[in-house]
Amino acid sequence: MTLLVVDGNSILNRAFYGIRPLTTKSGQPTNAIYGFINMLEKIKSETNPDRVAIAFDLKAQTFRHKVYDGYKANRKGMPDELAAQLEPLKKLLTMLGYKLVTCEGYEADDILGTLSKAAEDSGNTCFIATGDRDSLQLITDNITVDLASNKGNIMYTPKKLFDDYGVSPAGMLELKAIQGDSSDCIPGVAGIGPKGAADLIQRFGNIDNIYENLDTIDIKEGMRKKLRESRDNAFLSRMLGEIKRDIPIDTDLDSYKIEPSDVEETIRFMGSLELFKLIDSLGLREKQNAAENAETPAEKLHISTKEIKEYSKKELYFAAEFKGSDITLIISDENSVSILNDKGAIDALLSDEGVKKYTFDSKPLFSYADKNGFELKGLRTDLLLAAYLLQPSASSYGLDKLSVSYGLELPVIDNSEKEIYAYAYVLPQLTEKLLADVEEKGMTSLLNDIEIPLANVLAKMENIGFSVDREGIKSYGDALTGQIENLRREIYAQVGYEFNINSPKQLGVALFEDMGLPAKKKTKNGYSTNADVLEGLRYNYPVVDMVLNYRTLAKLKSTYCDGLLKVIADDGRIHSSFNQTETRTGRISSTEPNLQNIPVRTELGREMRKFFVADEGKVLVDADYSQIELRVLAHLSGDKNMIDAFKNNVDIHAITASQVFNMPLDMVTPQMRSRAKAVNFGIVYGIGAFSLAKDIKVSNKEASNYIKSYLAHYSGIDNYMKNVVESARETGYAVTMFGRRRYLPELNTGNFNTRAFGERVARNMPIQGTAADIIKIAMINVDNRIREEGLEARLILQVHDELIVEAPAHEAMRVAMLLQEEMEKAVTLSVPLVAEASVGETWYDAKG
DNA sequence: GGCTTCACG
DNA sequence: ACGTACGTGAAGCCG
Repeated sequence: MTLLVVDGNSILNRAFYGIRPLTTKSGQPTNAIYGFINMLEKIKSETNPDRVAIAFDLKAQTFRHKVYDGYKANRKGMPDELAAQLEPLKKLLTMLGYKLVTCEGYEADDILGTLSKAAEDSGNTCFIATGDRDSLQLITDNITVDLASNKGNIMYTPKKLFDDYGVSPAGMLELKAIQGDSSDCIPGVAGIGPKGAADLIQRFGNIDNIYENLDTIDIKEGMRKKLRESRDNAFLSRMLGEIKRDIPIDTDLDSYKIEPSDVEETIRFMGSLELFKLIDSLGLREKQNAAENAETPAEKLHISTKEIKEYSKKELYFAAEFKGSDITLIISDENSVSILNDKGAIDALLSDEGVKKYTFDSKPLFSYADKNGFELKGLRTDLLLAAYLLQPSASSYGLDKLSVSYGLELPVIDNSEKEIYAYAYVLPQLTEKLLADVEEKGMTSLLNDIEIPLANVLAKMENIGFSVDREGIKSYGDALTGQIENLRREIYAQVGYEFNINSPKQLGVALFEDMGLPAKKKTKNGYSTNADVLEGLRYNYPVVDMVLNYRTLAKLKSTYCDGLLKVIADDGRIHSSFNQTETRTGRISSTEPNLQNIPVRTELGREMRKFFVADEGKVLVDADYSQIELRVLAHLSGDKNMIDAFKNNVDIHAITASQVFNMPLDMVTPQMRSRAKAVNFGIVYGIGAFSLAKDIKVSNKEASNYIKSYLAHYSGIDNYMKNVVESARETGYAVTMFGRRRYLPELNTGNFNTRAFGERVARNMPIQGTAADIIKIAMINVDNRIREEGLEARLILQVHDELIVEAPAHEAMRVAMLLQEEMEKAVTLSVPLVAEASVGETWYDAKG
C-alpha cells in the first residue's frame, strides 16, 4: 500500500506564487486553489497512492502578527489574496474525498513525520509532497520526498539526497544544527554557513563526533573557535530542527482512503469558483454521467512502450532525451510509444527533409545536429516556441501544464514512470490544438519564419561560444583585489570600525547613524544606500566616494572576473545559453553567463571587453542598430515630425531638444540634448513626470513641461500612445508589428498601481518587441547569407541591438558589409533602419 | 528565497 | 490620492 502525505501549506504557497492571479467575476481569488489541485493531480500521477493525507498548519493565519525576539517573523503573513483561498480549498479537498489532518500545537512537518513513520512501520511505502527541504531528514528506502522546486518536482530517495548533498537523511538534521535556519528561528553555529556545515558533516558525520573531538580534528582554527562558542546552540538547533514522529493524530492508514462526496455538489461548488477547466481535467462530468448512467467510469488509457531499430513513417512526433553525447527519441506511434536509440538511424531521420517532424523544444536538436555535422531538416513545428508565443508571460512551459490547459489526459504508460513517454504520446493531439491556436491568433508566420529558424541560429551560437583571454581576466582581477583591499582599509579607518561593506544594512548604519550623514530614502529594511543616494553625497564625504568606488570594483571582481573565470570551457571559450522563451517582450536572454550585460558604460568596466577576443587569425565584426527603438516608434506612430527627422538622418536627440525647448538646432546645448535624450527614453518606457524629473534632476513641474511640449510637437506619438493603451484594454493584449502578443490583465484591475504599470507596458512592449522581432529576422538572414556565400564567419553573440560575428581576418570587410546590409534591410519601415559595423581583434576594439 | 544592488539594452 | 519608466541576470546578504 502507498500513502501520500501532502504538506498542504507548503504546496498552497507554491501554487499561489506559481500561478498568475485569477479571480472569479465577483473578485474571489482562485489561483492558489487551481494550482493546488493541479499540483496534487500531478503528484498523484507520479506516486500512484491508494491513501492520501493532506496536512495543514493551524497557525498559518497567525504568522502575520507573530513576533519573535523583537523581530518580525521572517515568514511573511499570508497575503489577503491567499488567506481568502484557504477555506474554499479545504472545503473542495474534502468534497473531492481527501482527509485533512491538523494538530493543535504541532507543525505540518510533524504530521508528515508521524504519518510517514506509521506507514513505514506497518510495512508500506510513503511519499511526502512538499516544497520545504526540512522534510528531507525523513527519507528512508520506504519514504520518498517529492520536492516541488522551481525546476519541477524532484524525487528524493536516499541515493538522490546523497548525490545532491553528500549526506544521509540523518545528516540533513546535523547540517541544520550547524548552519541553522533563520526562517524557523534556529540559530545554528554563528559564522558557519551551508558550505562549512556540509564540509563538517561530510567529514565527521554528526555534531556529537565533532564536539567529542573538537580539540583534535583537522579544521581551521577560526572554525574551531566558532564551533566552541556555539556549542549549546548547535545541540539546541538539532533538537529544534528534529521533526517529531509520534504526535497525537490518527495513524490508521485506512482512515486516509479517498472517499469523494456527491459529484454534482462538487461540480456546483467548483462552478461557483469558476474553475471550469478543473471540472473537466478532473473528469468530474464523466463521473457524474457515469453515476447517472450507473456505468463504470472510463478507464485511463494504457499505453505500452517498445524499442525499435528504425522508423519508416513520414510523420514523426517525438521528444528527444540527451545524455552526454547520446540521444534517444521517444516517438508517438499509434497506440504505443516507440523508443529509438540507434544513433545512425536517428541522424538519418533528423537529416531527412522528407520526414515531417513535430517536437517540443527544438534548440537541443539543432545543437545536436550542429555538433554532429549535419543539418536538422523537415522540422515542422516546435511546441515550446508555440506555447511561448501563446503565453509569453508564463514562467515555464512544461508539457504537463500544456496538456492540462488543452484538456488532454496524459496516458498511463506500462512499466514506466517516465513522464516523457506520456508527453511524447500526446504530441500529435497537442500539436493540432496548439497550432490551431497559433494560427487563429495570427502568429503562424512569427512561429515558422522567425522563432523556429532562430532556434537554429541560437543553438549554433551556443556551440561556438566566445573566445576569452583567461590570463588577462586573472591579472585584471588580481589588480582589482589589491585596490579593493586598499579601499576597504580606508573605509574602515574613516568609519572607525570594521564591518561588512557588502551588507547594505551594515553600511546604512555605518554611514547614516554612526557617521551621521544625511539619510535620504529608506527601504523597508533600513536606509537605502544605492548609487542614486550615495552619488549626491560623494563630493561632500570622502568615505561615500570610497564606498562607491569599492562597489564598482567589487562588482567587477565578483560578477565579471570571478564569474566569467568559472564558466570558461575546456576549449577556452565561453558558451552562454540563449533563452528564447524567457522575456515577455520577445527579446532573448543570456545566462550562465549573461553575456548581454558585460560592462561598457565606464572606462574601467569597458576594459573587461579587451578579454573577449577573436581566435588566432580571426577578427570580431560588431554591428549595432542606431536608435532602433525610436525608429520603430516613429514607424508605429506614423508621427510626421519624427519620421522626417529620421529621413533626414539628423541627430534625433538634438532635434528633439530644439523642438521641446523651442530653439534653433544650432543653439541646442549639450545639456539640452541630454535632457531631450532622457525624454526620448522616457517616452519609450511609458514616462511619468516624477521619474523623468528624478532622472535628469529637474523639478517635477519642469519635467512635466518637457513631456507636454514633447507630445505637442510629436502629436502623432501622443495619439499613438493613447490608442495603443485603449486597444490593449479592449483586446486584452499589446502587440508588435509582427503579431507577437503580450497579454495585459493588469489593465482591467482596480488597483491604481497595477493598472498604471499595465498602461506603461502597453506603450513599451510594441516598441521593444518590434525591435526584438527585427533583430531576430536580421540574425536569421545573416546566418543564411554567411552559409550561402561559403564564409567561415560565425555569428557568436546578440545584445538586443548589436550582433557580433567572428570571422577570418580576410573576410572582415565582406562580413562587415553583409552584417550592415542584412540588419538594415531586415524589414522596411517608413524610416530608414541604420546599422554601423566595425572590426577589431577584441570586443573592446570592435565596438565602434 | 526575497531583497538590494548594479551590470547591460 | 495613489507611487512613480521598459526589459533582463548575477552576486551577496539576511531573516
